[in-house]
Amino acid sequence: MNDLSLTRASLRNHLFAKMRPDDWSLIAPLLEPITLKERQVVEVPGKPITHVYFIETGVVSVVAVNADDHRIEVGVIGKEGMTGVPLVMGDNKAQHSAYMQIAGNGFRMAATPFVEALAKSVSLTAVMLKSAQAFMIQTAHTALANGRAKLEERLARWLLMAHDRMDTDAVPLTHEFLAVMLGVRRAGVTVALHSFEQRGFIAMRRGQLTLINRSGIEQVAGSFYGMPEAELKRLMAEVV
Amino acid sequence: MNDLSLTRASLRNHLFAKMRPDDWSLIAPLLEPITLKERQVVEVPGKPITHVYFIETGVVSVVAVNADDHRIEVGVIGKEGMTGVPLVMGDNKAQHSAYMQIAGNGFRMAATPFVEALAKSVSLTAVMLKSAQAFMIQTAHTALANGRAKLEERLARWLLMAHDRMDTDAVPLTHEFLAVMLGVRRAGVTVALHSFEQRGFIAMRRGQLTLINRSGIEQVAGSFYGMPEAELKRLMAEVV
DNA sequence: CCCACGAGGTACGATTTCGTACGAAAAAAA
DNA sequence: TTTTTTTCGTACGAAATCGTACCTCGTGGG
Repeated sequence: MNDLSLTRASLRNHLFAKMRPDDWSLIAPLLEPITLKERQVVEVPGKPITHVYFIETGVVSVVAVNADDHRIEVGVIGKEGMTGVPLVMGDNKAQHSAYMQIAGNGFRMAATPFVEALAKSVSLTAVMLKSAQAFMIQTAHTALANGRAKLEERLARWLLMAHDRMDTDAVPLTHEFLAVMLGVRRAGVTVALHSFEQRGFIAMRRGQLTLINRSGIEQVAGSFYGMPEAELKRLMAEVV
Repeated sequence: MNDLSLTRASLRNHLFAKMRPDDWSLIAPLLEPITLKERQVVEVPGKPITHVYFIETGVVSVVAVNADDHRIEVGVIGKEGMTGVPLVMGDNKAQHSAYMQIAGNGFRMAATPFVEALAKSVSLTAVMLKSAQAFMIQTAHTALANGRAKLEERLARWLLMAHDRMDTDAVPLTHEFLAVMLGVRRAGVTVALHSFEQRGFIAMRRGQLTLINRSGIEQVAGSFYGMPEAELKRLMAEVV
């Protein structure tokens, strides 16, 4: 990474943009550009976090797992954020499984220098804490949706959250993976997506679906979508 | 609050115990002892957080609400923690509704001096961050339970989490309130509790239920209970 | 070009939970 | 004590979702 001050403006990760120049120069030399393939694992539950990943493109799924192997997605991360929230909180253990749900690229940084950088800079820490807070809000609303929303609402919510983090309208995912994230049957996802398709909200192809009418999907998601997104915006605006 | 160094040992809040002496002396003079009545509101969603509450006894429900007034509990707080997590993250807006689900008492501290104290002490911040992390873990597992567990499992989980934070086995709550927290029908809670009673796990009276066989309830909750609790223990042990 | 396999479409009964409602019982208020 | 309110017990059909299974179809590899 040479001449980082020049490249920064061309980066897509929102956290980079929110860092003060001196914080950026603290971080930048340690960033390692990385291609993030589909299903690439970035955190293993119970294991130490080795790197934080600043996402430029693509979507990370953060999936909580329990002892009986019940699992469900508790949040997604894209260009607005980074993985490795526990490190910001002073913990180095990965609670959840985290992997690329939609391939992309980004930068990663080893955990140790990252924590050291946090220790050196309050302002950098402030940015990271806001980002972590935004993720917490997202998780809380996932809990709300999981408990109160119907399958269609949850599916719509997920599509919107993914879409927010993508540059294209095409979501390259099988029904099976959507089902895993939502913790529902694959067949249930298929039926719901069909309903979306018939209403003209999406188009489907094998292993891919394309958003055609986003506002239609927003209507389906209703109030289960939007709050965390607005809060993210607010939190990121607060940082100077 | 006079002679706080003497009283500290007699306090029940785990965070107090984990603070370094100098951090404690930073905090202690600003603590205001407070009785926390049933249903007493400590945070209003969307409003600024005015105080953080360190719980000594009793249980706080943290409830996420969306625009359509769908609501569900995303976490509980007792003697292991405090309310006002967003303040630790550099935000002063309450995301969720928070109120006493089970009456008790504790100490509160105004938000401004609390934030100032955090700014003054890295070690104090470290304790608070660990506590916040523990709460995040709890919320993530609530999301998991909401999405994958059955009513009985979730109810059992809730009872165990409440019990962990109480000194007695008697939970002074109506079925109605349990239903609100879990986001299910009151009638569903009644039926489930009956099943628990018939299996000898609890005894019921109007507005109150008593745990008789905790391990029975633990078996019902299965793997939906335990991980966040173990993590809390670990995180708090880490703090020196 | 064909085959094997993964993905999707669909079906069916079983389960879980819902929405609602109504009466009984207990506690609180009068 | 009597009345009122709250809480609980229970029931019913409806809706949502499940678990499972089986078949079809598209696509990439052989």
